Amino acid sequence: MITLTEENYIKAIYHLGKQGRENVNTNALAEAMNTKASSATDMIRKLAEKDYANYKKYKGVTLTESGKDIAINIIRKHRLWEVFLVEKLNFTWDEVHELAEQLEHIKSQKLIDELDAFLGHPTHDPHGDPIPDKNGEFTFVEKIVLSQAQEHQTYSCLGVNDSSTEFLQYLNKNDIGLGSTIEVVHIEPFDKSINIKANGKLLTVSQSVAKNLYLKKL
Amino acid sequence: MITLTEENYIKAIYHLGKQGRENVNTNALAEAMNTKASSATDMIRKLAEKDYANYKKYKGVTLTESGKDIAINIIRKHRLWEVFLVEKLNFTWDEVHELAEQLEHIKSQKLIDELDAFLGHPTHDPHGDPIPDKNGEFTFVEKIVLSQAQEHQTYSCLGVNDSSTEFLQYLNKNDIGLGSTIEVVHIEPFDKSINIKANGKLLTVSQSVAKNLYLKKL
DNA sequence: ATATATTTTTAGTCTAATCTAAATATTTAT
DNA sequence: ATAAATATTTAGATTAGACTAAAAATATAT
Repeated sequence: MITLTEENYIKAIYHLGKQGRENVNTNALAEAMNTKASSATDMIRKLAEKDYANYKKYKGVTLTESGKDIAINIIRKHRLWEVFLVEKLNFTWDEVHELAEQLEHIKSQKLIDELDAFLGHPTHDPHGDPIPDKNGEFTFVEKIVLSQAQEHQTYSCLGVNDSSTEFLQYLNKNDIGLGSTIEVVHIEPFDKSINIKANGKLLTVSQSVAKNLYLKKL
Repeated sequence: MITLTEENYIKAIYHLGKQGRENVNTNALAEAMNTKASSATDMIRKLAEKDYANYKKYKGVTLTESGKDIAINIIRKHRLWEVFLVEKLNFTWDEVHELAEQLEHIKSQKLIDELDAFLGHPTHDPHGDPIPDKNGEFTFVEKIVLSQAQEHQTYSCLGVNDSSTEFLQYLNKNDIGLGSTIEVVHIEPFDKSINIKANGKLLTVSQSVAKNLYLKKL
């Protein structure tokens, strides 16, 4: 049986080590976990013993295949819950993260399979991050920010970079949400402001907005 | 901050002591928690210290008002999650309990308020037990079993007593579910078998079925 | 009413996850 | 290449929640 704390360390190693492939330093891990280096060392030892991690003293830690599987499964759960909270329970994009940190530890294969189906097998969460499928495969989507978009091209909104309340409220006001269709009508060479048609409505957005909106080409 | 274990003990005291009003013995509590009497004593001490419980050595334990509030809130969450799992995620009535035991500990007021609204403010869970509202008030509904029903009266299905897979499958096969309308057409005096019209369809059910189906008068 | 049985509490350990402080490796700078 | 700085590990303690075994209180039975 894997404990909640072990799961959280595994997740942190995964994120810090770029999908768990690169070595993660004890100090970096301790900081991510809001704990001390000595505690991180203890946990790394334990994870290595349970064969979730590869560890050589003073050389940092990576995840084993089974460690990665666990991490990916937690990420899948986290992101599916985020979609649920935003799409079904009226949460805003910035409210969901810490709640999903709790929900991701609920243990039930059927729950997560059914939730996935209930949500229509989403491939991305409200921040535009990909949701691994049942087999741990990520859907790769070329993600760009609006400021890198091309004139006359049509895109779909994947998520946001800045998830401040103000920015999300700005998007709401302009009817831009997950999956919104955005057509780049014109890019003003002078100040790089962008004329877009969002869900049919014309709108001019500034660079600072454009830098924080993730899109995929349609 | 209240721990998960504390919450579970409080819930057990609430259930064992008839809404936490009656004294609960250390041994009974230990058995309910699958632990030993000495552990229960330790926890009772702790709960009393935190003012969730009233405790006199050798005299058992009751809940304080704040302890009861906590218990009722956990029960509310548990039962709302059960409704969600059955109504939205295709769980059967007997699959939901242990999963709801995990979900009931998720901490977010907004989550539970929104879930409640999403489900249409249900008053009863899939087992026919009442769901306390936001203020901790239970909807009292006179709950009878089908075997006590009156001829020519119409009822609504509240839940089941026996939640074995076989029984639930029997009900599914006959299109009886939560909220189904059941009219008692005729009670056979010879063997007490009951002729009912369930969701429009005529059906004869035996006493053993009738004893396990909870109804409320319409 | 007293002995016996049962229940509850106490005392002392154990494990997981944390901490501080000290010791040891490794890295960096000269 | 060595000293200083930084990173990591070790050693020993702490806390929550559990355990066993023994002691103490309460309940039961004759």
